Amino acid sequence: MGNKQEEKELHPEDINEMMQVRRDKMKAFADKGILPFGHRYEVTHHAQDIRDHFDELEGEEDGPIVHMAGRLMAKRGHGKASFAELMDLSGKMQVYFKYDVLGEDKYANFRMLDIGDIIGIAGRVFKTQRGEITVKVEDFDLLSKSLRPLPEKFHGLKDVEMRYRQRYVDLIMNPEVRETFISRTKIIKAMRSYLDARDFLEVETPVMSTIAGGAAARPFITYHNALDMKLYLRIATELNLKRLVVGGLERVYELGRVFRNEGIDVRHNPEFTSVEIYQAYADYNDLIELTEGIVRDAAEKVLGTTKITYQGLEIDFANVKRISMNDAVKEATGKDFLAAKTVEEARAMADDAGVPYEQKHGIGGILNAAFEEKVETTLMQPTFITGHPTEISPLAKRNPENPMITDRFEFFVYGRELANGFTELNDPIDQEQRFLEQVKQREAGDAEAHMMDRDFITALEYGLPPTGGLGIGVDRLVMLLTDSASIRDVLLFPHMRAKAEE
RNA sequence: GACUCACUAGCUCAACUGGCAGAGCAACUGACUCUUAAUCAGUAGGUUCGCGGUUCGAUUCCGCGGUGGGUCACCA
Repeated sequence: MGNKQEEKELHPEDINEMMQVRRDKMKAFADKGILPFGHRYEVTHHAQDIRDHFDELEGEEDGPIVHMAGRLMAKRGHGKASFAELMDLSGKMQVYFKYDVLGEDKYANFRMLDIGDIIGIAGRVFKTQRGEITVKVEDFDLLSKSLRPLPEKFHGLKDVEMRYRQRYVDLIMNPEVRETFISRTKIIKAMRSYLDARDFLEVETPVMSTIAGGAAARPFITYHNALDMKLYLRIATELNLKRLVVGGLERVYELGRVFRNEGIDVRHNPEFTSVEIYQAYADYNDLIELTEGIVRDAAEKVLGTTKITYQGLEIDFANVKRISMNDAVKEATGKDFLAAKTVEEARAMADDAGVPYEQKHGIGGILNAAFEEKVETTLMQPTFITGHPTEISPLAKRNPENPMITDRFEFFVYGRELANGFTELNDPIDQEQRFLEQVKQREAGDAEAHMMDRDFITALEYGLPPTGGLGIGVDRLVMLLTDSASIRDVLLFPHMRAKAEE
C-alpha cells in the first residue's frame, strides 16, 4: 500500500485504480528482471497461417514449434490451466497455458498478464476436445505491457466519438473496422493498377499554392514565414495536371488529398482524397468509359462482384444508365429548360415546377437548380448525367451543337455525386472569358467562384491537346464498396474539433 | 452556421411523475488442469460533461457553455 501511495505521487493526474494496478504489475515484472517493453520477436506464424496449415502443424508432442505475437484479448483461467485469446493482424487464436508445461514461475507470470498486453508465444498446435485449434504455450515473452484497460470484450467500443478520436482502440476492438480500412487500401491499389496498366503516369503536384483553382470551393489559407506570403491549400489538382498535359505528359493522374473549407457531415470531411485523371486526345465519352471501368474493376477486386449492397439497397455497377441533365429534368418536371429563350422564361418554368433559384442564375443555373432539387437524390442506381450548363462548368468545353451546355458528365450513385468529368476547355480565349466571369461573381461576393489564374491561360496559349478529364471522390467510392454510412467510417482519423483540455 | 438528440464506474447500459446512483463485463481477493461472453464465492470502483439557477432535496426541471451523433444549409 505504501508502494501504491508512492506511485500515485508520481502520476498525480488521472490514474484510476485499474491503471494503477497495471503500473504495479509492470513494476513487478521489472523487479523479476522481465522488461515490460521488449524488443524484437521472431514471428513464424499468424493466427490465420495456423488455421490454414493445421494439418501439417498439429501435434501436441511432436508438431513443430510455432511463434506468434499479438495482443492478449481474453483470459479464461481454470486454476492450473488457462485459455487465452491472442489477436494478431490476421485474427484471433486460442492459446493454452498450462502449469505442467510452463512450470511455476512462468505460469505465475502468465497470471500477472492483463488483457491488452502484447506478448510473443512459442508453442505447439493442437485441437481441443471441443475441436478448436489452439496453441499450447511452451514459452512466452512479454513484449509490451498495456497500461490502460480495453473496452468491454463483448460489446466492444461503441462510443462514436472515442472510435474516431482514438481509432487505435477502435481497431483493436472492432474487427470490421480493420476490414474496412484494408478494403480502402485495396480499392486505391486497384485504381492505381487500372490506370497504370493503361499508361497513365502518376504524378504529384503542390498541395500549397498561391491560387486555389480547379473547383468551386473555399480554400484553407496558410502562411509561409520566409516568403512572407499567404498560401492556399489546394481544392483540386485539375489545373496543374492540365499544365502537365500541355507539357506533353499525355496521360496523367494524381491520387491525393485536397482540402475544402466547408461544412462537415456524413459525406464531407475538410480533407478528402480525390483522383483526377487527364487523357490527351480523348473526350468525355472516353472518360465515362474509364470511370465505369475503374469503379467496376475496384468492386470486382475488393468484393469479387459488381453487385453491391449499400445501406440495404442493391446497386449493380455493371448496369449503368446515361441521360442528359436536361432530359432528366424534363422527365422529372415536364419542363424543357434548354428550350427557354430568356431567363424570365426559365424562371417561370422553375416557379411552375417549384424549383428555388437565385437572382444570379441564368438559364443554365436554373436548369442545374432544377436538377439538384428534383433529380439528384433520386439517382440511386449508377447514372451518368451529361450536358451540364456552361454557366456552372467554367473549365469544361462547350458542346459543339449547343454552346449553352458543355461536354461534361457527373456520375451519381445512391443520390450522390461520385465522379465528375468533361472534355477539357482548351481554348485559351474562351477560358479567359470564363475566368473573368468567375472573377465577376467572386467580386459580387461568391467566395467559391474561381480566382483568375493567368499562368493557366498562358499554358493553354501554348496549346492543350483535346483532352478528357475526370475526378473521382475516392472516399465516397470506398463508402459504397464498404457499405459505410459516414465518410468518417472510411477515414482513419476523421477531422474532429480539438478537445478543450489535454 | 441553424435545428434536434445524446453525454451516468475503464467499457456497454439502467435509474417511474425530482427522493440514499445500479447491473453486466473489466479490475481486485479466493476456488477451479479442455474453456471459449468459462464458472462459483466475495471486494472495491462515481465531480452523473462543466458552470450557474429553481427546490427542503437535481442524474432528473430551467439557463449558459463544451463535445459528439443526426437533419438542413454549403459542397465532392
